[in-house]
Amino acid sequence: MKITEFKDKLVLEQVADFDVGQTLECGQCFNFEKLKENEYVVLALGHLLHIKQVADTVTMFNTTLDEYELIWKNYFDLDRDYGDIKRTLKEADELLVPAIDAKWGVHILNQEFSENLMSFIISQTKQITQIKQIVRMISEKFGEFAGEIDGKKYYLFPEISVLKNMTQQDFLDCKTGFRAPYLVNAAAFLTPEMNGEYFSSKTYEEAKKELLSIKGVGEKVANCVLLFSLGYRNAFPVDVWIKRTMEDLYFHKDTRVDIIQKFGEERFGDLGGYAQQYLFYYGKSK
DNA sequence: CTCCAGGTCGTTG
DNA sequence: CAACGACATGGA
Repeated sequence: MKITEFKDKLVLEQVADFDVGQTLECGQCFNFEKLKENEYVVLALGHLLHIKQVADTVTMFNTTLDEYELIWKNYFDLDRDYGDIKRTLKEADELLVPAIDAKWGVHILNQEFSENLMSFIISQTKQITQIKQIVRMISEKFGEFAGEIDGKKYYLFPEISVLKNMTQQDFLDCKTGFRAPYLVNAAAFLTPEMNGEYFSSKTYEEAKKELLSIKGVGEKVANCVLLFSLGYRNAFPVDVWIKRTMEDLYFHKDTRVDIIQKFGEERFGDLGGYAQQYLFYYGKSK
Protein backbone atom coordinates (compact mmCIF):
# COMPACT_ATOMS: atom_id res chain seq x y z
CA MET A 1 0.00 0.00 0.00
CA LYS A 2 1.24 3.46 -0.95
CA ILE A 3 0.15 6.58 0.96
CA THR A 4 0.40 10.11 -0.42
CA GLU A 5 -0.46 13.23 1.56
CA PHE A 6 -1.91 16.24 -0.26
CA LYS A 7 -2.93 19.62 1.12
CA ASP A 8 -6.55 18.64 1.63
CA LYS A 9 -6.60 14.86 1.38
CA LEU A 10 -4.81 11.57 1.81
CA VAL A 11 -4.64 9.01 -0.98
CA LEU A 12 -4.06 5.31 -0.33
CA GLU A 13 -3.17 3.26 -3.39
CA GLN A 14 -2.93 -0.49 -3.91
CA VAL A 15 -5.18 -1.20 -0.97
CA ALA A 16 -5.79 -4.94 -0.82
CA ASP A 17 -8.74 -6.88 0.58
CA PHE A 18 -10.64 -3.77 1.61
CA ASP A 19 -13.86 -2.18 0.41
CA VAL A 20 -15.23 0.89 2.14
CA GLY A 21 -18.83 0.21 1.18
CA GLN A 22 -18.80 -3.40 2.31
CA THR A 23 -17.01 -2.52 5.53
CA LEU A 24 -19.49 0.19 6.50
CA GLU A 25 -22.66 -1.46 5.19
CA CYS A 26 -22.12 -4.90 6.68
CA GLY A 27 -23.99 -3.99 9.84
CA GLN A 28 -21.22 -3.44 12.37
CA CYS A 29 -21.52 0.36 12.64
CA PHE A 30 -24.36 2.86 12.30
CA ASN A 31 -23.15 6.45 12.40
CA PHE A 32 -22.30 7.02 8.76
CA GLU A 33 -23.96 8.24 5.58
CA LYS A 34 -23.63 7.17 1.98
CA LEU A 35 -23.04 10.06 -0.43
CA LYS A 36 -22.46 8.17 -3.67
CA GLU A 37 -21.31 4.74 -4.76
CA ASN A 38 -18.45 3.81 -2.37
CA GLU A 39 -18.31 7.35 -1.01
CA TYR A 40 -19.26 7.99 2.61
CA VAL A 41 -19.27 10.32 5.57
CA VAL A 42 -18.10 8.49 8.70
CA LEU A 43 -18.44 9.66 12.31
CA ALA A 44 -16.18 7.77 14.68
CA LEU A 45 -13.73 8.16 17.55
CA GLY A 46 -14.52 11.85 17.92
CA HIS A 47 -13.80 12.61 14.27
CA LEU A 48 -15.55 13.18 10.97
CA LEU A 49 -14.25 11.62 7.78
CA HIS A 50 -15.23 11.97 4.13
CA ILE A 51 -13.98 8.83 2.39
CA LYS A 52 -14.21 7.53 -1.15
CA GLN A 53 -12.93 4.42 -2.91
CA VAL A 54 -12.41 3.64 -6.60
CA ALA A 55 -11.00 0.18 -7.27
CA ASP A 56 -7.99 -0.22 -4.97
CA THR A 57 -7.53 3.51 -4.38
CA VAL A 58 -8.98 5.02 -1.20
CA THR A 59 -9.21 8.79 -0.76
CA MET A 60 -9.70 10.36 2.65
CA PHE A 61 -10.68 14.04 2.38
CA ASN A 62 -9.93 16.74 4.93
CA THR A 63 -7.54 14.64 6.94
CA THR A 64 -3.82 14.39 7.46
CA LEU A 65 -1.21 11.68 7.67
CA ASP A 66 -1.02 12.31 11.41
CA GLU A 67 -4.74 11.84 11.88
CA TYR A 68 -4.64 8.75 9.70
CA GLU A 69 -1.91 7.20 11.84
CA LEU A 70 -3.72 8.18 15.02
CA ILE A 71 -7.32 7.38 14.11
CA TRP A 72 -8.26 5.93 10.75
CA LYS A 73 -5.59 3.27 10.24
CA ASN A 74 -6.73 1.58 13.41
CA TYR A 75 -10.44 2.30 12.94
CA PHE A 76 -10.51 0.61 9.53
CA ASP A 77 -8.10 -2.10 10.71
CA LEU A 78 -5.84 -1.39 7.75
CA ASP A 79 -2.69 -2.86 9.30
CA ARG A 80 -4.04 -6.38 9.37
CA ASP A 81 -3.48 -8.97 6.65
CA TYR A 82 -7.00 -9.92 5.60
CA GLY A 83 -5.67 -11.96 2.70
CA ASP A 84 -4.13 -14.28 5.23
CA ILE A 85 -7.31 -14.43 7.34
CA LYS A 86 -9.48 -15.23 4.33
CA ARG A 87 -7.06 -17.86 3.07
CA THR A 88 -6.93 -19.59 6.43
CA LEU A 89 -10.72 -19.61 6.81
CA LYS A 90 -11.34 -20.86 3.29
CA GLU A 91 -8.84 -23.67 3.70
CA ALA A 92 -10.33 -24.64 7.06
CA ASP A 93 -13.93 -24.65 5.83
CA GLU A 94 -15.03 -24.73 2.21
CA LEU A 95 -18.56 -23.75 3.21
CA LEU A 96 -17.21 -20.27 3.91
CA VAL A 97 -15.85 -19.79 0.38
CA PRO A 98 -18.98 -18.26 -1.21
CA ALA A 99 -19.48 -15.86 1.72
CA ILE A 100 -15.85 -14.72 1.76
CA ASP A 101 -15.67 -14.36 -2.02
CA ALA A 102 -18.88 -12.31 -2.07
CA LYS A 103 -17.90 -10.08 0.87
CA TRP A 104 -14.17 -10.01 0.15
CA GLY A 105 -13.67 -6.38 1.23
CA VAL A 106 -15.08 -6.45 4.76
CA HIS A 107 -12.80 -5.30 7.58
CA ILE A 108 -13.79 -5.56 11.22
CA LEU A 109 -13.71 -1.98 12.51
CA ASN A 110 -12.17 -0.98 15.83
CA GLN A 111 -14.95 1.19 17.19
CA GLU A 112 -15.33 3.26 20.32
CA PHE A 113 -16.58 1.12 23.18
CA SER A 114 -19.33 3.33 24.63
CA GLU A 115 -20.89 4.15 21.27
CA ASN A 116 -20.72 0.53 20.17
CA LEU A 117 -22.32 -0.72 23.37
CA MET A 118 -25.20 1.75 23.21
CA SER A 119 -25.70 1.14 19.48
CA PHE A 120 -26.03 -2.62 19.88
CA ILE A 121 -28.44 -2.27 22.80
CA ILE A 122 -30.53 -0.17 20.43
CA SER A 123 -30.15 -2.81 17.73
CA GLN A 124 -32.32 -5.46 19.37
CA THR A 125 -35.32 -6.29 17.17
CA LYS A 126 -34.64 -3.31 14.94
CA GLN A 127 -33.78 -3.16 11.27
CA ILE A 128 -30.41 -1.64 10.41
CA THR A 129 -32.04 1.39 8.77
CA GLN A 130 -33.94 2.09 11.98
CA ILE A 131 -30.87 1.60 14.17
CA LYS A 132 -29.09 4.17 12.02
CA GLN A 133 -31.98 6.61 12.37
CA ILE A 134 -31.99 6.29 16.15
CA VAL A 135 -28.19 6.63 16.44
CA ARG A 136 -28.38 9.66 14.17
CA MET A 137 -31.13 11.25 16.25
CA ILE A 138 -29.27 10.72 19.52
CA SER A 139 -26.15 12.22 17.94
CA GLU A 140 -27.97 15.24 16.53
CA LYS A 141 -29.80 15.99 19.78
CA PHE A 142 -27.07 15.23 22.30
CA GLY A 143 -23.75 14.92 20.46
CA GLU A 144 -21.15 17.46 19.44
CA PHE A 145 -21.09 19.11 16.05
CA ALA A 146 -18.40 17.37 13.99
CA GLY A 147 -18.37 19.32 10.74
CA GLU A 148 -20.16 20.05 7.51
CA ILE A 149 -19.94 18.30 4.15
CA ASP A 150 -21.78 19.48 1.04
CA GLY A 151 -23.76 21.88 3.23
CA LYS A 152 -24.93 19.16 5.57
CA LYS A 153 -24.09 19.18 9.28
CA TYR A 154 -22.92 16.03 11.05
CA TYR A 155 -22.84 15.17 14.75
CA LEU A 156 -20.81 12.74 16.83
CA PHE A 157 -22.35 10.14 19.11
CA PRO A 158 -22.46 11.66 22.63
CA GLU A 159 -19.54 11.20 24.98
CA ILE A 160 -19.83 9.12 28.13
CA SER A 161 -20.31 12.15 30.41
CA VAL A 162 -23.27 13.25 28.30
CA LEU A 163 -24.77 9.76 28.09
CA LYS A 164 -24.68 9.48 31.87
CA ASN A 165 -26.78 12.65 32.17
CA MET A 166 -29.46 11.46 29.77
CA THR A 167 -32.79 10.43 31.27
CA GLN A 168 -35.05 7.59 30.26
CA GLN A 169 -37.33 10.19 28.69
CA ASP A 170 -34.41 11.52 26.64
CA PHE A 171 -33.89 8.05 25.20
CA LEU A 172 -37.63 7.55 24.69
CA ASP A 173 -37.76 10.81 22.75
CA CYS A 174 -35.22 9.27 20.38
CA LYS A 175 -37.63 6.40 19.60
CA THR A 176 -35.71 3.73 21.51
CA GLY A 177 -38.93 2.28 22.93
CA PHE A 178 -38.55 -0.55 25.44
CA ARG A 179 -34.76 -0.29 25.20
CA ALA A 180 -34.74 3.09 26.98
CA PRO A 181 -34.29 1.66 30.50
CA TYR A 182 -31.55 -0.64 29.16
CA LEU A 183 -29.73 2.40 27.77
CA VAL A 184 -29.98 4.19 31.11
CA ASN A 185 -28.51 1.10 32.80
CA ALA A 186 -25.68 0.93 30.30
CA ALA A 187 -24.87 4.63 30.66
CA ALA A 188 -24.75 4.20 34.45
CA PHE A 189 -22.32 1.29 33.97
CA LEU A 190 -19.96 3.43 31.88
CA THR A 191 -17.15 5.43 33.43
CA PRO A 192 -15.07 8.11 31.66
CA GLU A 193 -11.96 5.93 31.69
CA MET A 194 -13.79 3.05 29.99
CA ASN A 195 -12.13 3.07 26.63
CA GLY A 196 -10.63 0.07 24.87
CA GLU A 197 -7.69 0.04 27.27
CA TYR A 198 -9.89 -0.58 30.27
CA PHE A 199 -10.63 -4.05 28.91
CA SER A 200 -7.31 -4.79 27.25
CA SER A 201 -5.93 -6.58 30.30
CA LYS A 202 -9.02 -8.77 30.62
CA THR A 203 -9.68 -12.11 29.01
CA TYR A 204 -12.62 -12.62 26.67
CA GLU A 205 -14.55 -14.40 29.42
CA GLU A 206 -13.84 -11.69 32.02
CA ALA A 207 -14.83 -8.87 29.68
CA LYS A 208 -17.98 -10.69 28.60
CA LYS A 209 -19.01 -11.34 32.19
CA GLU A 210 -18.71 -7.64 32.95
CA LEU A 211 -20.83 -6.69 29.95
CA LEU A 212 -23.50 -9.27 30.83
CA SER A 213 -23.89 -7.64 34.24
CA ILE A 214 -25.70 -4.77 32.51
CA LYS A 215 -29.45 -5.39 32.44
CA GLY A 216 -30.37 -5.23 28.78
CA VAL A 217 -27.14 -6.78 27.51
CA GLY A 218 -27.33 -10.46 26.64
CA GLU A 219 -25.04 -12.90 24.82
CA LYS A 220 -25.59 -11.44 21.38
CA VAL A 221 -25.03 -7.77 22.21
CA ALA A 222 -22.09 -8.63 24.45
CA ASN A 223 -20.41 -10.59 21.67
CA CYS A 224 -20.97 -7.80 19.15
CA VAL A 225 -19.30 -5.31 21.48
CA LEU A 226 -16.46 -7.70 22.27
CA LEU A 227 -15.88 -8.15 18.55
CA PHE A 228 -16.46 -4.66 17.15
CA SER A 229 -14.90 -2.46 19.82
CA LEU A 230 -12.85 -4.50 22.26
CA GLY A 231 -10.70 -6.48 19.84
CA TYR A 232 -11.83 -10.00 20.79
CA ARG A 233 -11.87 -11.41 17.27
CA ASN A 234 -12.87 -14.84 18.54
CA ALA A 235 -16.30 -13.48 19.60
CA PHE A 236 -19.14 -15.09 17.63
CA PRO A 237 -22.45 -13.18 17.92
CA VAL A 238 -25.53 -15.16 16.90
CA ASP A 239 -28.53 -13.19 15.71
CA VAL A 240 -31.52 -14.15 13.56
CA TRP A 241 -29.53 -13.90 10.34
CA ILE A 242 -26.59 -15.98 11.51
CA LYS A 243 -29.10 -18.50 12.84
CA ARG A 244 -30.84 -18.76 9.47
CA THR A 245 -27.63 -18.80 7.46
CA MET A 246 -25.93 -21.43 9.60
CA GLU A 247 -29.01 -23.62 9.88
CA ASP A 248 -29.03 -23.52 6.11
CA LEU A 249 -25.31 -24.25 5.65
CA TYR A 250 -24.41 -26.48 8.60
CA PHE A 251 -27.39 -27.86 10.54
CA HIS A 252 -30.19 -28.34 7.98
CA LYS A 253 -32.75 -28.04 10.77
CA ASP A 254 -34.04 -25.63 13.43
CA THR A 255 -31.23 -25.19 15.97
CA ARG A 256 -30.97 -23.26 19.22
CA VAL A 257 -28.81 -20.12 19.22
CA ASP A 258 -26.62 -21.26 22.13
CA ILE A 259 -25.76 -24.42 20.20
CA ILE A 260 -24.97 -22.41 17.06
CA GLN A 261 -22.78 -20.06 19.07
CA LYS A 262 -20.79 -22.88 20.66
CA PHE A 263 -20.41 -24.52 17.25
CA GLY A 264 -19.10 -21.28 15.75
CA GLU A 265 -16.66 -20.67 18.57
CA GLU A 266 -15.23 -24.18 18.36
CA ARG A 267 -15.14 -24.41 14.58
CA PHE A 268 -13.57 -21.02 13.82
CA GLY A 269 -11.61 -20.32 17.01
CA ASP A 270 -9.57 -17.12 16.99
CA LEU A 271 -11.02 -16.21 13.59
CA GLY A 272 -14.64 -16.63 14.72
CA GLY A 273 -15.51 -12.97 14.46
CA TYR A 274 -14.34 -12.73 10.86
CA ALA A 275 -16.19 -15.90 9.85
CA GLN A 276 -19.30 -14.61 11.57
CA GLN A 277 -19.22 -11.30 9.76
CA TYR A 278 -18.69 -12.80 6.31
CA LEU A 279 -21.56 -15.23 6.97
CA PHE A 280 -23.85 -12.56 8.44
CA TYR A 281 -23.42 -10.11 5.59
CA TYR A 282 -23.57 -12.83 2.93
CA GLY A 283 -26.66 -14.47 4.42
CA LYS A 284 -28.48 -11.18 4.85
CA SER A 285 -27.74 -10.07 1.28
CA LYS A 286 -29.12 -13.19 -0.39
C1' DC B 1 -53.28 -4.82 7.16
C1' DT B 2 -49.86 -8.26 8.78
C1' DC B 3 -45.27 -9.60 9.58
C1' DC B 4 -40.90 -8.91 11.38
C1' DA B 5 -36.53 -6.48 12.67
C1' DG B 6 -28.27 -7.84 14.24
C1' DG B 7 -32.74 -9.53 21.61
C1' DT B 8 -33.44 -9.64 26.48
C1' DC B 9 -36.08 -10.36 30.47
C1' DG B 10 -39.30 -12.49 33.48
C1' DT B 11 -42.45 -16.16 33.70
C1' DT B 12 -44.15 -20.64 32.86
C1' DG B 13 -43.97 -25.66 31.68
C1' DC C 1 -33.09 -26.04 31.93
C1' DA C 2 -35.95 -24.88 27.71
C1' DA C 3 -39.69 -22.53 25.70
C1' DC C 4 -42.60 -18.51 25.29
C1' DG C 5 -44.75 -13.90 25.33
C1' DA C 6 -44.11 -8.92 26.16
C1' DC C 7 -41.75 -5.09 25.04
C1' DA C 8 -41.95 0.05 21.31
C1' DT C 9 -41.58 1.49 16.84
C1' DG C 10 -41.79 1.61 12.03
C1' DG C 11 -40.13 -0.45 7.40
C1' DA C 12 -41.45 -3.77 3.86
